[in-house]
Amino acid sequence: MTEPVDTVLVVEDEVPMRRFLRAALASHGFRVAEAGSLREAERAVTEAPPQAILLDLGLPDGDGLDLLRRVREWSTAPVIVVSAREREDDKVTALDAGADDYLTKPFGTSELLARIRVALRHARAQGGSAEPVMVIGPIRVDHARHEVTVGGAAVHLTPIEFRLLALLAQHVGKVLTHRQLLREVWGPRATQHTHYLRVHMAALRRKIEADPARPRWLATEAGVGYRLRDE
Amino acid sequence: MTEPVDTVLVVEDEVPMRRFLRAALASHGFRVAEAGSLREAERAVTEAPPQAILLDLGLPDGDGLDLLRRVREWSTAPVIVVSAREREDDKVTALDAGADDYLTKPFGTSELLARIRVALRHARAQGGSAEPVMVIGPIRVDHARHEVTVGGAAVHLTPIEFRLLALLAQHVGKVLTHRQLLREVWGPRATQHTHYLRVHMAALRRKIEADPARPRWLATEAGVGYRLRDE
DNA sequence: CGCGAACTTGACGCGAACTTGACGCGCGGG
DNA sequence: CCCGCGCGTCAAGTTCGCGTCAAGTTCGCG
Repeated sequence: MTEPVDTVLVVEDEVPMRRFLRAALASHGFRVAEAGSLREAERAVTEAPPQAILLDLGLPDGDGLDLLRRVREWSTAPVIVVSAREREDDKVTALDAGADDYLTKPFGTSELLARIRVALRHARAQGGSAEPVMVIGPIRVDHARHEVTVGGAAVHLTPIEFRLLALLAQHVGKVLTHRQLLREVWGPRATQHTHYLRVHMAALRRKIEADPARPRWLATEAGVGYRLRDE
Repeated sequence: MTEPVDTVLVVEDEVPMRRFLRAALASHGFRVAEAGSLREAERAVTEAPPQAILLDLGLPDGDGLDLLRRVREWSTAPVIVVSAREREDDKVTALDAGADDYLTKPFGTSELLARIRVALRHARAQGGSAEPVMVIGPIRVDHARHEVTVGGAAVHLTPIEFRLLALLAQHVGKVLTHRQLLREVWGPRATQHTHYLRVHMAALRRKIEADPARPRWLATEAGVGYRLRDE
């Protein structure tokens, strides 16, 4: 049971800032991965998922929030946004998009480190580690490509179907309640429309089950929710 | 089965600030509990555990960090520190003491609310406070998977049976009265239908007892309630 | 402006789960 | 000794949740 070294991905285009962050993190025992653009960041995050992400919003090739949202589809790894923008709107947007914290430049090293510790504490308590590609039996969910295959054959899923499957895959074996699924996919105001689930789960079964009437993978727990069998 | 309203405990001694916070929170659908001192806060937190805590550090009767540490010993409820002190040391100390976020006054309403949403999101993702899996003799109750096994074999329980068993398992060895069981499973309006219990307990025994006529685990305390033996 | 994909909404049948009532048993007290 | 009470059992009867289908409705795109 040796303490694993956490790696932090730094997404930042300005070189001096990047060097500063690298030094601060490395000197406190973190492994540091770096990306100077969205493209690089996306590659880094899928190829070697880090334990935490420091994300600068002012990137040359696009909005950092896009990356954030993309990552949030399959990973719960903590993301701390580091930005020069200190308008409240920016903060709210980022936090609601899935960021775990928002730090405005300039900031102190020790505060940054403390907030990283908080983020890692949360991630550890929660446990679930996520891979960009998940395999359950014959079902393969590739988040980077946004693609699902069953037994090697590509399957087209609608946005809602994809999100449902992704959520279930993220918690293989566990039951997700109606409420949880509805909140994640349709938003907090739709937690009683359980009929949505019936319709879309049926559609999902038609696409990923050999015999949709006798589901082998997508199990329903009557009165509770749905579950993706692991086995 | 109604949508639960999250309650936020505001620990703050200055009245105007408290009123401001109360207004901001209440108008966004939160229930608000208030405390003006450490003493009050401690009482509030143990008597009616809130889903999140807003903690001001400058309290008249002691350091807010003491409260934080005390609470952290038994609860993981998110704590957001709200303080006028903006020295980095203060932030680091609070965060390392278990705070989930640190906001310096003055701050905007919308940012505060966004950060509360983040905190609640974390708390929810982390799941209930209960142990995920309980073991009583050969009986295994796995909450996350919503699955019960007896001697290794999976047993299918109906929703009501599952909730009954889960309740009893949560208090192994202790007697749960008819009233308690009925209230938890059927709601407060059904506390006199003790016949429900007889029927469903019988069904439960058929599924988890080797000899349902001579129950080894699910004991009945005549005139009082039921109990799950801890051997 | 029209088309198609995706989503919402409603109706319906089926089976599981729950409720309800009748009955028998053991036990303790009148 | 018999009666009442609480419990377990069983078998109806009824409700409820789920899956299915199909008819709207919305929305983006050509």
